[in-house]
Amino acid sequence: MTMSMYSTTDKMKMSAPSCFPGRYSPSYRSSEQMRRCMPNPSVSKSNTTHPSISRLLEDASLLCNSWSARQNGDIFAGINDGILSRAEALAAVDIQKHQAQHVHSQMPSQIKHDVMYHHHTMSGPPQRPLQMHHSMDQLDMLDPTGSMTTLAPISESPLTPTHQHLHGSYHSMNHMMSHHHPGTLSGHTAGHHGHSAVHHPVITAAVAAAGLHPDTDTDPRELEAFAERFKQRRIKLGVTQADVGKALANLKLPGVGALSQSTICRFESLTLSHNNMIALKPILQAWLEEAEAQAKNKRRDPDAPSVLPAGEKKRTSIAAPEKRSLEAYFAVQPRPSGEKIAAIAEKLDLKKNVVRVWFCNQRQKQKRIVSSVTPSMTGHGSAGFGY
DNA sequence: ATGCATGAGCT
DNA sequence: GCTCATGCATA
Repeated sequence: MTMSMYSTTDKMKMSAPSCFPGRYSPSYRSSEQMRRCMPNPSVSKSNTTHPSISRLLEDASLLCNSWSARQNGDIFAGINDGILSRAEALAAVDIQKHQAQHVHSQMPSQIKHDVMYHHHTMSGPPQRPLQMHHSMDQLDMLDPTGSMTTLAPISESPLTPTHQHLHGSYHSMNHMMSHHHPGTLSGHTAGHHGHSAVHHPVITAAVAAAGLHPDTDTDPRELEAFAERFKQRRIKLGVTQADVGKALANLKLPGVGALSQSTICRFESLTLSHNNMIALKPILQAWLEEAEAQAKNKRRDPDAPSVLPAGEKKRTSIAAPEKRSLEAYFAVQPRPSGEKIAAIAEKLDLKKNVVRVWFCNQRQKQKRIVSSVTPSMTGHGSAGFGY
């Protein structure tokens, strides 16, 4: 039963071409999907990483978004080569660690492959400078929203003890590859600046030309900060995560449909993949701005799809005069027929359903009152009916 | 907030 | 078979 209920919904959503502005397709999917669906050609990239070390990188969970070395071969070849060699060295190290950890870290089956960011992550001191390979891989990531961003991650790579700990478990899973631990992202720490692709003059120029803000949009630290801000402002607006998810559909952004509460929650808690975070950020940012704008000018186009929850889950309030009339009717006939209800509704200028519900509630109320007075009557059919 | 599941596109 | 984004259901 339950299954059929949601399976339907699921299927509908799932079957819809997730790449396009389908009503069901929320947004972008994996980086691969993103690439494929990417409406913005300028953002395309490939995930071609040197096959040889690709694997290592994955295992090392060092992958991040990256630009294809091949694709940008001419320009970035040198960079990538350097990164690659470093990556290999790191990967080797990581793999050793992983192997050791694997033994006991073999989680049940699936390890939260979703988890990617951790607050602590960004706070610690950079410990693994080499993680830059991430930056390499980041090459393949694009911003689905077209706001591409990234060339490379920039973060300093602080692996807090806690983080490392987590890292261990992540490493044991293959999912990690796509995860960009903020902390593990490129390590362009004080001493690594030169290695960050983002800082490469050519890249920087390209990014600037594209009007992108890789640093801002891709930096894990920025994402983390945004997620936090987002949450606070959302709460301030009195909007729930579920509300946001639904409201996204009203945003009418091409290719952006509704999202679930789960996803919004994960975004706020940074438990989405780096690519996913980057893909969602602009969308949520757009919602936030629109929502705050609408909240400001209380009533703006009543017709314009509100991005704010129809907060008016309004419970109808019946004015005193009408209420008196209803009570009068109720005294005579607690269970009026549909016709009668319609007549009453018309007379009082209320919606029929409102009147119907009022009578229902009234009977229930009466029942409570009666039972509280005469406990013996409780639970009997007579309750709520004529008396 | 999160475990478990689904389904798409890759490899 | 795998990764990844996402959702449902539930703790």
